[in-house]
Amino acid sequence: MRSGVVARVLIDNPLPQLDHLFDYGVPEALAGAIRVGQRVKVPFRSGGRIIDAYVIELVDAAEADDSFSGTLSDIDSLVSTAAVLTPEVYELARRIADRGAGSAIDVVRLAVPPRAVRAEKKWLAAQADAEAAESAPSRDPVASPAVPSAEPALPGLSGYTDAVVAGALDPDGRVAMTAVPRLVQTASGAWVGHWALTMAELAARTLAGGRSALLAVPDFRDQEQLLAALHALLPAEQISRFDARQTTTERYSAFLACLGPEPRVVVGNRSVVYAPASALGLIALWDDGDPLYAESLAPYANARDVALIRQGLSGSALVLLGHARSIEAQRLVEIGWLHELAPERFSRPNIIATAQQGQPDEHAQAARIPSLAWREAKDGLGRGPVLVQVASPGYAPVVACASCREAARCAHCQGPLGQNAPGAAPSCRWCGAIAANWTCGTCGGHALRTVRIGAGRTAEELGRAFPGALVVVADGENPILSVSAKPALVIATRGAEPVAAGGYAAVLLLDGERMLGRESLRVAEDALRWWSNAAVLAAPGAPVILAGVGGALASALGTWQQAQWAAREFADRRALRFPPAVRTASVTAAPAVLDGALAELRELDGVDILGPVPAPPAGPGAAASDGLMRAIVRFDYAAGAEVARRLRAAIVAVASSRRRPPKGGAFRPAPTLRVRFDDPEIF
DNA sequence: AGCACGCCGACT
DNA sequence: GTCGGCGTGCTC
Repeated sequence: MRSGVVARVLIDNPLPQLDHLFDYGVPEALAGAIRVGQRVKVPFRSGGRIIDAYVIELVDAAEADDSFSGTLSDIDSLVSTAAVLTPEVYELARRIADRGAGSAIDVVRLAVPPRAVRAEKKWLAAQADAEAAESAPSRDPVASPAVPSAEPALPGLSGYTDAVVAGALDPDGRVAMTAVPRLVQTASGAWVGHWALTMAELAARTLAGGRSALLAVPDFRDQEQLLAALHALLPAEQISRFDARQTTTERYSAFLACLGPEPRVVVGNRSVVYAPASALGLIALWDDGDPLYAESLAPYANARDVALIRQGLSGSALVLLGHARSIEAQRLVEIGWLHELAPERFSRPNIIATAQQGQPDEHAQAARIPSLAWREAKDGLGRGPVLVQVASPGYAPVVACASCREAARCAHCQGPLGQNAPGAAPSCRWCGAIAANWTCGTCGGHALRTVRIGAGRTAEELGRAFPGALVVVADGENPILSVSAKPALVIATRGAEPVAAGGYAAVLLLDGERMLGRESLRVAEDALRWWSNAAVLAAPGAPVILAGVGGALASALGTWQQAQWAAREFADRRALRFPPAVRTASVTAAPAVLDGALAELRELDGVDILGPVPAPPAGPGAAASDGLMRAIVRFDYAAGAEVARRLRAAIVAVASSRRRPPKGGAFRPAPTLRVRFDDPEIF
């Protein structure tokens, strides 16, 4: 029995068997300084080894005795006085880890950026100054002028009826919100999607109520639009941003700013849903169906799911805003978790699907660029910029043998060959090797033909057809955020479309069939999202030509009824027991290990197992994973917690009984049981 | 991970 | 007797 305080800490170590709290004594010297959320150093396993940890709880020593009966070690030292892991964020990390059979520390690493010591010292000094100012005798300690005394009148939202907004959104509200499909100009003159104005107004409304807002966007393009809209409404010091291009210091400074007591607006990519913010009042995601919201690091949580869990923890409002409703959001609407919120009234884009025009000219329908599209591009160029959306970046990303039509393959690694520029020798997409003097492995031919046309080749083709027109290519490698109102042909890969001042004079959506040819459950919803987002960039009334695609998907776009389409798609998925009607976990391991793990799941209600089959290779160019098998576990949402708990137990068992590699063996064996929940590309 | 503990075969 | 091989288990 000891006296004093015991600290429960989370060890900064990814081993699954260490993913629980460890107790340490607090030495006298630290007793006054230690706080929940601080980073500390603790001795771990005899011999003076010291590792990092976070203080999660401080409890009276007398109460702590029941959990651990051995002799407690003392905390070694305090890394800094900044309490960087707030209780709310730790609780969120714990739940996300449990839901995905992962470690809390892996989530904490996403939530708390790497430390930058100078930035931290500066922030701590500023905090100390602010505190000193607060307690200075010149100020009346009772009055707090920053907090409004009366219930504030919350500002409305442009484009939405006040009564509907108030009913759906006020504290604890959860909504699937349809964005207004047009562009607006901010006070500073920048053109942004109306969605960005809506997000900014939601944030301003939240701040007016004295609470913080987290605003998530898929990529930096959207972030620029949102920041432009925010800066027109709010002072810069109330806005924090997180993005992938920041330096360690910038990111850590932005993070520390969120820890302060003042409510603020935090804008960022998928990891912003973990940002600490005092008195969280709103979490909003723009275009929640975008695959960039899926985290690529274990436990692979999607930002939408994190937002849902955090909403429950913090009692904030939750908004999923988009033009095309994600199937996941549709499910949440149908189970009553989200309310629908649509704009008051709006004019939808003027969409013309060429496959639905009943053109007698069959040749025109088969062409990649139908005659109507040529005409509208020509007319549009007389008025302003014309957007051409294509599926693939590069010049000719896939080439084939001209004589036997077999796809051209790399002589070294069998990867697919493509052409980067007109007349260039083809090169391998996987290993980069240049295939000079290429010979077809099937027929011995030497000539190549283009199979897939990229943005570069499209630009060349259109540039020839419209001599003198300015041609701009926007893709992942040439990011262009905006173009002027001057006539130009803007060729963009899906998702990379620049915003045109005042909107495009015409929008051509090419390659729809190619987009739909990809083998994935998600192709249709992705295409509808890409088309919808591009269509909104058109000027009011300007034609949006959808080339070569008809059917339900084209009419969903044409009638701007994406939610109805999502409802039908969700009904189909439910009938087939496909996600998101159910959840999935892919489990990969050596056969014996896999069988053991699956045996624990078979008896559960609402669970079925597909496979096992030989595990697919880990990535392009990777050798076939030797001997590993993969199974897909499908389960009802209600069974999720138990499935995750049992898979987690299997992971811990495998990790702690792992055999060492034979002596002298330099190679390290891959993790022997890999689990991934809700992989978006699994079907 | 990384280290101690411990249970078996071969050695001074 | 006891040295050290590595399989097993634990880390507050």
